[in-house]
Amino acid sequence: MKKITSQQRSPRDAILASAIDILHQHGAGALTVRSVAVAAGCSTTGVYTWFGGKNGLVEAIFIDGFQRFGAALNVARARPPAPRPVAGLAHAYREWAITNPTHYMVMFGRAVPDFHPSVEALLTAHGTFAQLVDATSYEMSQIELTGDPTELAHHLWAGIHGYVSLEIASMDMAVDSAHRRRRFDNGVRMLVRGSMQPTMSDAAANASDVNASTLHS
Amino acid sequence: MKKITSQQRSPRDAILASAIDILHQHGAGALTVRSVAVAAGCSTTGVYTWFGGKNGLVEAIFIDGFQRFGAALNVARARPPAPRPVAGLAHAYREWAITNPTHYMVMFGRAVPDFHPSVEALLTAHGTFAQLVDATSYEMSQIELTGDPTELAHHLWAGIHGYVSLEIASMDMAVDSAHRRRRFDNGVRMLVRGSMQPTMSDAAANASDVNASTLHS
DNA sequence: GACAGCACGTAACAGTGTTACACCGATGGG
DNA sequence: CCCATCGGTGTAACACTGTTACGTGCTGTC
Repeated sequence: MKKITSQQRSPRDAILASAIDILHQHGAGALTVRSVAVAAGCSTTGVYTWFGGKNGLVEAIFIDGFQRFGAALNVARARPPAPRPVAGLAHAYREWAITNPTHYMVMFGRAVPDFHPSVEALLTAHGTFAQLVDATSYEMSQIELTGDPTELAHHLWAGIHGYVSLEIASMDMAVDSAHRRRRFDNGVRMLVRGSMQPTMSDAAANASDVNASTLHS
Repeated sequence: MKKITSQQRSPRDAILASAIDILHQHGAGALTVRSVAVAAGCSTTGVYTWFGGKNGLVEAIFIDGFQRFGAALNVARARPPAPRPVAGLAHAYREWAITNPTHYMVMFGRAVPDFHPSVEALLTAHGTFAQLVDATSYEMSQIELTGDPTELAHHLWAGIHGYVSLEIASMDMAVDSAHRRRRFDNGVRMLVRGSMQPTMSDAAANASDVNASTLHS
């Protein structure tokens, strides 16, 4: 009576694996309690006993996504110990996102209506963001740049996420995939250049000393 | 028997206005054919006679959103004829997005599952993007910067969208709204600085001359 | 061996998008 | 003037969704 799918792990892991599989293959619209149940080889009640409902299941998908995402960024960061790790990290970021677009949109884009991540889930996301902060801090130290690494990492994160998000939503008017990659690489280069300039260290300074009144000049 | 709500316009406009109202007030999860019908004072069939179904209704919301969004950017662009209009345009961009977060997520974030904008809808979005291209092209001419304005505008758009998207999704770890605005203003400044440097005009050059092999150095 | 607790499945509930069908009012041809 | 046509409308039904009440069986404990 053992199920061959999801190789005899715990029922919770089997359900979660089936849910992620459905999300990747058929999108968030097909992520149904019943479809997950039949794919995992159990009844709909199983989703409620192990996750409390669809919301809990989506939250588990959210957390699992950030764990996989963080692991992918980690191997990209550890593989070549580059003195300027941000560009490589950005490349791995985009690679994971466009390989798992539906998962990425569940994590960042509210692809499942009426789902809001809990504090625990947001802490997992924060842990993944910490990797980008570390890489940014290291790259700042390499070029002797002072400032708040967290604020600067957020700037890089926002830029990278913007590129990836528009690309996933098909909102970029790119001609082909090669154009998209060239555009992204060039964008990361401009992003790093604008925020990491030793001669303009105030760029990465704490945001509290920014005079907002000079915006519209 | 006349309905007071949506002041006696055509049934199509009344339904669309009610749908946008529900979207703004209760989110994409509450955007239901039945709820829209009762708010517009008609039956569920009315949505099908005027929009062909929920997909057509969401597409109308999508197009209407880009029209409102483009109008908001247009007034911000025309109000003070600044020599450097990009920063002001970015401010208006964020202002509209955080004022209409659910509408913005329907337009950019796939907030309604199984909805994909048609070619006509994407053309409307492209028309809105053209405003940012115009402002970028003008600002480039002001500082005598050569290059492809479309590619550079896309870079600015991606960065701005990244900030706004993370903020709407509550994925930024900001302490308060003042912190968010200061961070955004500083981010736009870094964004413009990295991409618009007269001494480094290759930043805005056509992406075709970018050597991608130098990424991981 | 009896009991408690837990996971599980069946069946039902309300609510969703969608559609078949009947109605009704206006429009136009005879 | 009468009647057919046709488009907008509402009612009711379909399949499907998330959710839950309830009964069943299995496991561990005294």
